Amino acid sequence: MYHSTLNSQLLLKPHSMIRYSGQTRILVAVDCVIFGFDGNDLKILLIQRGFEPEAKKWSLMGGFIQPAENLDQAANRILKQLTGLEGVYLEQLHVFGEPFRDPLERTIGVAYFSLIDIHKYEKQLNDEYHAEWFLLNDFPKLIFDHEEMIETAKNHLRYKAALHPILFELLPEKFTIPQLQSLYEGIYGATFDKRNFSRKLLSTGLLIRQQDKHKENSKKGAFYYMLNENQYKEKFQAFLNFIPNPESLIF
Amino acid sequence: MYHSTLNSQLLLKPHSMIRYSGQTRILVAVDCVIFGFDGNDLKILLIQRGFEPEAKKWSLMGGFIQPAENLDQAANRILKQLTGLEGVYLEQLHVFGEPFRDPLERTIGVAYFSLIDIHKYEKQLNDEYHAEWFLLNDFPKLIFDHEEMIETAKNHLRYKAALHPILFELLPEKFTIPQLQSLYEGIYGATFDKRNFSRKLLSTGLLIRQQDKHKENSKKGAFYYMLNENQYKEKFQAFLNFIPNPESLIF
DNA sequence: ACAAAAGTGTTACACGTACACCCATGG
DNA sequence: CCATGGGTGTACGTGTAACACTTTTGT
Repeated sequence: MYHSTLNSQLLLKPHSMIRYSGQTRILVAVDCVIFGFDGNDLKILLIQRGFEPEAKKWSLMGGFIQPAENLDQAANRILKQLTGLEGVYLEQLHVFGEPFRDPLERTIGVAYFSLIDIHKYEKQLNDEYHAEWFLLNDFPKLIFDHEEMIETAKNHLRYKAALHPILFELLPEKFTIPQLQSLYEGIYGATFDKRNFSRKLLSTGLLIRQQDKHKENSKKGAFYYMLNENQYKEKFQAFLNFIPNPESLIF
Repeated sequence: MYHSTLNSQLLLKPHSMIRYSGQTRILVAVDCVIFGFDGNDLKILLIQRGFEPEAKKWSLMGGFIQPAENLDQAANRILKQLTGLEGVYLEQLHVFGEPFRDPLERTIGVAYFSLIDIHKYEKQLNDEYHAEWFLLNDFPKLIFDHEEMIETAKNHLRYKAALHPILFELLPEKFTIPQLQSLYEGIYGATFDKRNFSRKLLSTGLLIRQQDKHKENSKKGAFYYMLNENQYKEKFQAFLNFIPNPESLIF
């Protein structure tokens, strides 16, 4: 129902079937940029097409939206098909609409942004899927504009993680402060003072120290922490400063 | 070129016309949420359809994307058709994709977010357009999910203006600090201390004081300022705190 | 002369940052 | 007993917030 100067007119069809006439209808795809963290490095999940054409080319996990679903539902469906995971952090990122981004046929690409706990991800054994984690700084050439989508997602991650406690979505339920710090350091390509880092994090009231320790990385062992879920929900949208000198960050 | 489990297959047509088969193609519309500031209140620009059906119903400015244009181009074209303005601040906001958001036919709605200097806007006299500024807090019922788009845009404006110097896009080339402050106060529904406010703004180095004064609002008159364009471009993406107590803001 | 808005300075406090040493333990 | 990573405290500087009076000038 748009304006006639915008080339939209209504066409009355038989059996009261009304549609917009004179407009082009195009495909709408959802593509998911899925981040994971293995304790040392940030990674993204890519799939390899197992059949012709474009076989062996890597791409983001994507699919076309179905008639009865909305965009979030499509993204969740696609994520579940690839990873088997449900209820993970998923957020609409940006829409890509260059006319020839898909050379076969015009397709609008709605990019989604997802953070998952890499340890929860169990590779779905499926002849059709060839999904693999790649280092965020070293992944193969991708189809279409998927590399641009990843670039946008990377910037979004850096932007949002500076203000909001989203990085916990990448960590297991129990994690240590050194793990958390190395995640932040990886994302910003910087090193932070550990005394200031842990004081800042603990002052948010988001973390609850556990009794037990993680002892893989040191002899002394590092205390596990878990999220305080109430605080987490409450402060998820608030502005918090998680990194030093945020003013100097340019995105 | 998506995965076969996602119901995508390639169909080879005659004369080497390849398309994805088994997928539904849908309309893609762009809808612009256009903000303006008249010196006292935040406003949005709405149009009234001038013809049946849905005549007299108010809506955001929107239109379908054309075969040869990308999304940004479509939004700019639509904005120009309505306001005659070019080169204004325009940013993709969010995509709305509920299956029945347009009851006539499935349509994806890409919402754009625009800030314009209300004084530059000259109503295009056009029998087909009925565009009008409405108070952001008091506008008529809109078609489809356009009210939700405005709500999203309002939140985005509050979010972004707290960190980045975007509100200058709403002001004329020459403006005063009291005008700027009343704009911030309107957006956050709060009152700020004028001494702290002007010190904070001036410390960014974004403002250049002019010789002349604006004398409509007071006998003493308020100095005009203009943007330091170099600083503006440089600091546009940086994190700056424009409002007191941002941590307490929940979006 | 007075009303009405513009402009400005100081102080207290909170927060951010820089910095160095001890702890616990497995080998 | 020592090497390794984990954990903590303090002093200083910067930035933020609270606060009140003077200036200008049209009427």
